[in-house]
Amino acid sequence: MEKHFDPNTIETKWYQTWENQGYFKPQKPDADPYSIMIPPPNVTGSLHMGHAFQDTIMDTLIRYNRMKGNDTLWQPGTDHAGIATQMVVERQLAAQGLTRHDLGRDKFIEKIWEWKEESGGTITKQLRRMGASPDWSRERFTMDDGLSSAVKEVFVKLHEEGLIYRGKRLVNWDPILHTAVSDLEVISEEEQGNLWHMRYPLTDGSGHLVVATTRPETMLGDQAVAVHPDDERYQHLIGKTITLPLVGREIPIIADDYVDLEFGTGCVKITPAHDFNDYDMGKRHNLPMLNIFTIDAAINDEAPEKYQGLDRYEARKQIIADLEELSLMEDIKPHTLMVPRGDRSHAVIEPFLTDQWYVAVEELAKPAIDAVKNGDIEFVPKNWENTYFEWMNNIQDWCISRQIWWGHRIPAWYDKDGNVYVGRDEAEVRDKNNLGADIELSQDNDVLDTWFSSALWTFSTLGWPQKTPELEKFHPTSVLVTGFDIIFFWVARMIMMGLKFTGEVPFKQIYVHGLVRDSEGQKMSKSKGNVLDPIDLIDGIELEDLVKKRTYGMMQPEKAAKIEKSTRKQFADGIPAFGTDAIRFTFASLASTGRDIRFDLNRAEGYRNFCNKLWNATRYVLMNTEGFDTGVDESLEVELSLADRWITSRLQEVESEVEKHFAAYRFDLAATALYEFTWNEYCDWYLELAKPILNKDSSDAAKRGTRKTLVRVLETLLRLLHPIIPFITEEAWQAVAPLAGKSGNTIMLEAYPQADESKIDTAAIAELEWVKQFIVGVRKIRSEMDIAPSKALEVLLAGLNENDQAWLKNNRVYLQTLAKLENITVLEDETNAPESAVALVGEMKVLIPMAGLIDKDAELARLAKEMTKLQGEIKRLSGKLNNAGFVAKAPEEVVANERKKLSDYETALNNLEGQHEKIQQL
RNA sequence: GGGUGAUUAGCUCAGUUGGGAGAGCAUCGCCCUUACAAGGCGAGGGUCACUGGUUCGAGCCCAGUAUCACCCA
Repeated sequence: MEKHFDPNTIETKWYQTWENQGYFKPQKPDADPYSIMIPPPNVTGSLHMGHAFQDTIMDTLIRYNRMKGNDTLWQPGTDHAGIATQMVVERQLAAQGLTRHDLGRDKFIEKIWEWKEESGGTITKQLRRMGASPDWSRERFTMDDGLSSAVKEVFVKLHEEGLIYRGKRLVNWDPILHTAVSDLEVISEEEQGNLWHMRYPLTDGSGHLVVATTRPETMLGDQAVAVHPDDERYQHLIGKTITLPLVGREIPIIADDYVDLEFGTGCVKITPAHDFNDYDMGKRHNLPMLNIFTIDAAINDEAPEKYQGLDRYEARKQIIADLEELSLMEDIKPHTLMVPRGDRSHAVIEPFLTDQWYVAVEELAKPAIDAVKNGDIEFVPKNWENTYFEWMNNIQDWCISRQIWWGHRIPAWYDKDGNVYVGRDEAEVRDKNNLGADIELSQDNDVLDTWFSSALWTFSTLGWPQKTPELEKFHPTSVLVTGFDIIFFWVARMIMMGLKFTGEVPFKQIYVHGLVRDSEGQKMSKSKGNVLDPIDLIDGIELEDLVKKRTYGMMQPEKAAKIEKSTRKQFADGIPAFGTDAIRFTFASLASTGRDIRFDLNRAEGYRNFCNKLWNATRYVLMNTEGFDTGVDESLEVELSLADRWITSRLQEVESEVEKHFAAYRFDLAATALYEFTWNEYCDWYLELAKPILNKDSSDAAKRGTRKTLVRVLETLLRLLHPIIPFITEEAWQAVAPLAGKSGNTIMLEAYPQADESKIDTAAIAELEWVKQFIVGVRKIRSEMDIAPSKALEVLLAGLNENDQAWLKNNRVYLQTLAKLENITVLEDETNAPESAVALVGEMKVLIPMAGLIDKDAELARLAKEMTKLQGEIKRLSGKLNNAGFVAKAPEEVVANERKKLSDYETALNNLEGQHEKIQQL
């Protein structure tokens, strides 16, 4: 292995090998299946931090299960992302001064396909850089032929059952995109506006009433004024009419208990065609639905001529001015209101009356609710189930038609009389309905909501409606890994469609992860200028390039200066290259359940250092084992040292810990357990303990034992780490595996380590604990007393029990090397010991003679500090034990444990007090 | 207005049958000891948001309050 750890070279090398060798494909036809469907990213999109996080989790699960011997499929693919993709291409046309209408439907769609070919590979390339291991040979796109026929099949069947219908309803209309959007695609945000109080004169001339509205322009479509039936102020007006100002229409005053007595004046103007609540009220009272807007949200010719053609906000100004002129504007009060905007266009959404296609979801929702209730599908963490139920219980019919061009065109045809025929294609429609060639048919111009095709993703990618072997084997999938933001868009709809069309749940578990935020907890967004590109973290980026990237092509260019400034401040030296493994480890260790994660570069740096540590530890092991006998020949005698037995024991414990954490989707805890074992135990202690055995004249069997353990524990550790950090572990494993008697081609397909309880040697763990205490005790004195690390020390021991004597005999070499000791002498009689600093190992005293090394006052201070600590503990424990309630009610085990601790502390304090006194007398 | 989650060391976060407050980073001291200075060895640092309750015992359970975030209306 290279002396220097350079992630880039090993990453590209290994990824190509893996993919070329076909390692990502399902390998074990006879084994149990494990499958995950990737949430398909936008085909023309690029990888953001959320993807990188999610993909790390999925790839870790996939690699883990593949190594565990399952027949493992990670299904990749991309989504056509109707509106989003169409918008990108429309923007490109706009730059040339063109609209999609200038091109026409076919030409425009052709342009989008061109754009898809051009930019479609970006995100899959980036996925590869992340080390993701999906079966690329099975890559799918939501507009592939196979998936498109699944879409038609589902549409036709639902229509046959009456679960898809066409209707004129009030929808969320995006006046910029000229399409309906679903409730979920509308984001309501608080904005400052006004509450206009307008006078509506009574037709009989007996006065006026005052209505309050946030949208004065909609008055052109008013069909009534409503008051609360119990409102005493207006009882006498119910049943009368008013004459609508500026329009002259006579409209009734009605009573409806929807009206809020407290809001505004208690009188509400009713515009059934332009407000969802008014729409319902209009239906209750049989009011006419008068649409006053064009598809651009300008005033149409239903309104008085004066206002026709005005944009809604122009019309508002004019209407306010006109009312003021007529003295009909009573009051204008500032008011905070919720403004609905389209999540793509950011345009203010207009409730608008149009013909649309709907899915009747109530019947589909019931089994979908049951599947979660009865445990067929399990959310991780569980609390998301509440959110799911809340939404599913209040679910509204799903508007699935979109007035755009990019997507699955609705398989419905119309004849000249407006009759609708649904079928898989025109031929089928003609055939089924006996429509001769002379009858002209035209296909519906609308396309389906993108989420309609992604709702079928788990089974359409496996070949449904055909009964393919893949569908048979890999459906239902094992787990869905997703963010909470698309539980309703996608997850719920997949469950409904999956149950309906395959008769089984689409996945058994749903792992819901949090959002990736910046280190301040802010959402990452282009407009905030705090976006990090995962690829930049892997490869590094110069400050100037980062600034350019963050300020280029902004929607609000005025923010650029501020963003540049904060970027220069936060990343004065740019971003260093951390490598894929470090970024993956960072994501894994931040992936605790149930909360968003703040991405902190400092953590990434820490885990890059971890990779470096692993690299160097491997190099050290190789230096000491390559070309030596590592015990591959099992017939040769092997002697295992205390350290060998200890690290092997600890390895088993870590293995079962990691297994437990993976089963619970606690990637953070798994990562931490592996980090700590690798660094704090294997590197800091075991490698150091192995040195004296390899360097001093121990027996061949002992050296063989230690080399064998060195290599085998490392080889196992690499396999344990592989699902999280695939590249460095593969590179290291290639060199280490043969020395451990392994002959596979790739770590990817090796077995995941499993704990062997019989290898846990508790005696070795206890003995090594003693060794560590001894060494740490000496190191502390050395450090606190400012003794040079290079100075070898003389130590004296007193108060040894049998264990101490035996363990000292076994472990002199460890103690001398790791604590840098010149000599260890056991005192028969402590009374003639020279003045010394003392460390306690249980009841044994480790004495370091002070002469010429240690200052008397310093040692007294050190002892006093230790004593204070002990006194505090003793006070706390004896207080507890003197509490009759505690002794009587706490479990015996707990009480015994506390007694033991108290007595240990008392002995220790006693020893230190004696020592303190002795030194003081000098 | 309804719901969910959060509040633990300077920062980012762990801490599930309630029983001695932890990690990484940052800080301080010593050390270039031939795997690693992206390192080694040590050290300091917290009324676990607040108030009350349950309990022999609460970071953990219950009730309430505050602040923040998100979802829904």
